[in-house]
Amino acid sequence: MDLKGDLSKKPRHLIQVVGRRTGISSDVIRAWERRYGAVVSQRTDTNRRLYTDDDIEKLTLLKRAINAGRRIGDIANLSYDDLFELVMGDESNTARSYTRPSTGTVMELFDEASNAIYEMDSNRLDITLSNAVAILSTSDFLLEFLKPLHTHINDECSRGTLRFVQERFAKICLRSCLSNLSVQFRTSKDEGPKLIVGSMTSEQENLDTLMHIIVAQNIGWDVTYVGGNIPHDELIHIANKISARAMVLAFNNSRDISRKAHEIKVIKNESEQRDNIVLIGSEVHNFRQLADDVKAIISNDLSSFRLTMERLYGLIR
Amino acid sequence: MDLKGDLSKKPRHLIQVVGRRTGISSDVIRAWERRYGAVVSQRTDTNRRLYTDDDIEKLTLLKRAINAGRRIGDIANLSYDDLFELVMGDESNTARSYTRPSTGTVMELFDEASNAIYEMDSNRLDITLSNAVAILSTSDFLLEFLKPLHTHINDECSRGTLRFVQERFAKICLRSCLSNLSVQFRTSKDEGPKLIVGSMTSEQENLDTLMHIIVAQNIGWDVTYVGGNIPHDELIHIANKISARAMVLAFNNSRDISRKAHEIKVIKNESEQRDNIVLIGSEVHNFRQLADDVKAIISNDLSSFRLTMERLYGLIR
DNA sequence: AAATACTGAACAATAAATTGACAAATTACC
DNA sequence: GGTAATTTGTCAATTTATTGTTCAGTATTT
Repeated sequence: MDLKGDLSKKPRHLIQVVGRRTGISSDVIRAWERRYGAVVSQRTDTNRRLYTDDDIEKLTLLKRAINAGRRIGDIANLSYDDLFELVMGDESNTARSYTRPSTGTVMELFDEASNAIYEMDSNRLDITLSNAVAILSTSDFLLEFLKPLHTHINDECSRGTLRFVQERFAKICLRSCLSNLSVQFRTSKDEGPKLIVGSMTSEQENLDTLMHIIVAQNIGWDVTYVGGNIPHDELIHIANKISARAMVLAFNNSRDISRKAHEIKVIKNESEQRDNIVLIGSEVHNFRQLADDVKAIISNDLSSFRLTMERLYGLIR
Repeated sequence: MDLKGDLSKKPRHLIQVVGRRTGISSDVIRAWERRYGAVVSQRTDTNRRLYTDDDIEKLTLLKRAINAGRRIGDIANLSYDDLFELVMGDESNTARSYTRPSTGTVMELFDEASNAIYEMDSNRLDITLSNAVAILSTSDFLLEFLKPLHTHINDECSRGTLRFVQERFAKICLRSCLSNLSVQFRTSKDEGPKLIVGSMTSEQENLDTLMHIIVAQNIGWDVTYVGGNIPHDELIHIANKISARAMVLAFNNSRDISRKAHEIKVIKNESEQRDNIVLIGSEVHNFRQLADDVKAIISNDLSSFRLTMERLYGLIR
């Protein structure tokens, strides 16, 4: 099948469509063309700009480069391949934590989302979430937007400002957004080492776990998610069946600590790929000692999880 | 299965019908024909336009493309397949090329999905699901594909052919596919009457409920989904808060029938929009008597649910 | 007879292109 | 360290294209 056939070379996208797909406003696209010749599109007989798929991809790369701290004037006239290398380099270099001047917009998005949740307006919440995804890089979206929003929801709920039904509603919308993101990442990746994500009996599904999945996918892992409440022998079975290179277990419930500890040991012993077990979740501190014993890795938050998974990825490759 | 029978090739719809079915006014349909030759229909002996089912599908695609930011003049004379590819790309917000999988019957897709579940290959399962969405109409996808697949999973699981973890894995993928669909529908709709979907205490979330949501959205309802395990007073609160025109309650658990029956009555009495409560789910037969008493509507399956919701939609509009 | 459909023309609203200007932020320079 | 220059996103004004809608006059259906 020739996916890069005639169609992708054909100029057929209006500037409005390009704006929507890339998250760059049409004014900016035109300004970049005028000032730096970043992407010079074809025109129709009546002078309308028409962009190809390749144009869109270049614009997307430009945006990612800018998110990583580059300046448009410096990179606009690079070739696609050079740009690609640049972006890959920038994004893998996590040490550079660029402080975006537009922190104001993140706050506005946050307020908008928070209001939408209070009003239980699923439309508005969905749109706000997808705007946030478009504007921010994936890891910023998770670390600076979604994670804070999640804790905000939990706080408001325990304080009584949000009702139970509002909390549930919000979490379902967020879950849907996250699984959406996850599918998008999945299809763009070719092949990566397999990773199982799940949690044991008496552990429910959790939004934080989904965020960890996105992070792992972003690095290049091929994630298989099995949800919560999975008996440990089932986890062993799937790990062996798909020859997973690592397993992530989430703990957000403080019940049955000793049973879970025992089961982790069993998993460690009976899995064929026995080197890589990563423990995450709010209750993960209960397993410090155990982690040392069985050489499992503990991750307290998303950033350390990213580092851990990058390291493992490097070791395996 | 031959979903494209002879009937679909026969010109038999008056322009008025086409307008209603597609949501495009007849004036516009004529203008598109005159100016761009978008859909040129047959005529009767007396010069009346007669449209085929395929014509309607093309018009629907055109409308979706316009919703995504296209201009009619640029897309009117594209072939159905090119148009399809375009719309899929637009609606998924990526520059990736889509090709309509013309080969592959429903049965083959079903087998493919079933294998992917057995192998726990999330990639393959996702791709198969999105292919099925692509070649089938929404309601065919649900009725002829997803619903059977769901029961197939349950059967295999209770027979022991599928392990617990495989069932969970499969259901999480299906859930993700459904919520994905749901978001797509949401953003394309402008404004519709509000509908609450949820279920009461001791009722878990369920894939069937998600399918019902898609059906309702497809008709034009603006759905707010709040998940399972919601106390009845919370349901009342949200219904009043967003001025819902109807509420759908799902019952898939046979516990606490009498408590639930009582709570349904309370909801009926205390909600401001008290006319429209629809009960769905596998355990809904327990509420026959009650439904008569409080004038709630019972729907046993997706098709009858579609009819019910279409009728309500008509009444409200 | 009333409702619906057809044709062609005209109108109004929307969106895009062009150009120029402005303000906030960053960088260069003394 | 302070000032000037540069960068860059945004916006406004104007012109041109596009496109949904409406209207008038006529024909068909019920």
